[in-house]
Amino acid sequence: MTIKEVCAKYDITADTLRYYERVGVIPQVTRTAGGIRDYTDEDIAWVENAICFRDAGMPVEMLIEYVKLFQEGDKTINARTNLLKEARETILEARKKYDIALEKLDYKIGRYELAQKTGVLTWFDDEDGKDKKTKKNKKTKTTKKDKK
Amino acid sequence: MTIKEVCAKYDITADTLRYYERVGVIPQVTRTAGGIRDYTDEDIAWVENAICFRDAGMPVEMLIEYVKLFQEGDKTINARTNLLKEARETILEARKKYDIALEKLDYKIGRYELAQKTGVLTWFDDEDGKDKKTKKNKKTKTTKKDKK
DNA sequence: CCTTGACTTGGAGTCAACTCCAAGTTGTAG
DNA sequence: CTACAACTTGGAGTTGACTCCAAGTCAAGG
Repeated sequence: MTIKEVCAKYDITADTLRYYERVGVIPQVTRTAGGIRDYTDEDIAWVENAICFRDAGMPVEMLIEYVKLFQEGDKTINARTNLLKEARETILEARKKYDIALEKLDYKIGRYELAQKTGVLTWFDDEDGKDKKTKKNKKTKTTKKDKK
Repeated sequence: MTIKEVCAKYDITADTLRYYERVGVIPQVTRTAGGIRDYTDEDIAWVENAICFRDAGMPVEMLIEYVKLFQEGDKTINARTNLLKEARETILEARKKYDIALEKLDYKIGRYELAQKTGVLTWFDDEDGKDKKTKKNKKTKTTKKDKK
């Protein structure tokens, strides 16, 4: 498979693929007699993994470390296991952050959709759901009470 | 609240806080008569939000856009709603990538833990779970059969 | 009032991860 | 055999998000 085909398959630039190979995020790719990259299924599996873990925020540095260990053979199985478990924790933590942001976001979007109907944005004043001002409405409660 | 206290509260550097303010990721922070930052609850709420969304991978650029719209008042409620919904999609997509990586990772870790016992790493050869070589063991299956 | 340490600003520097470029091959169509 | 597009390498440049620095201001203790 040519570099161009791999680019198309994973929607990634040739420069990035060459960069990954150069710095060791993936091992050296198989070449034709003329020296042109000709990705085997195995090469492609490495590319796919690299993209997958980069997409999950793993630093290039860690992928390089993994490839390095892999190339040192079976004696690095423990080291690689540790690396993978560490990666797992990192990703789990990051994902938790995403969940928190999503929760905040969903709350906000709810408020905004309401605001689109009323034309005015309001927030609950309990510390944690709270966001911004539009504080002029803070006293609305008191006003209401006065009303009675 | 002083900048130092906000730093401690959110485990972030003063430089980052000042940077966020400078580029508009958060609005201008309240100052003392002498010009020193004195974060109100409201300022802190902005900081908290900024950190939360940055942690979820939202680009600084988008947070700036949101603050800008916010400061333009209620006439930008629609624009802000769209921005938030777009952010939501972005985060959901990113999180999906994290889930995919986690799945791959868990499979790999399982293999590695097995390998730690046997001393040798093996992979299933069905295309999608497949990862690397250590292909020499490909024939192990056959060997086992021979054994019986 | 003076020192000392935390704060201020504007601007320059750093780092990760690409991304682009120049100068030189390779390989295919005519 | 000749074009010419697509590939190669090594190295320089860019981008986003900080991070550091210099020179000056503020505030609390002695």
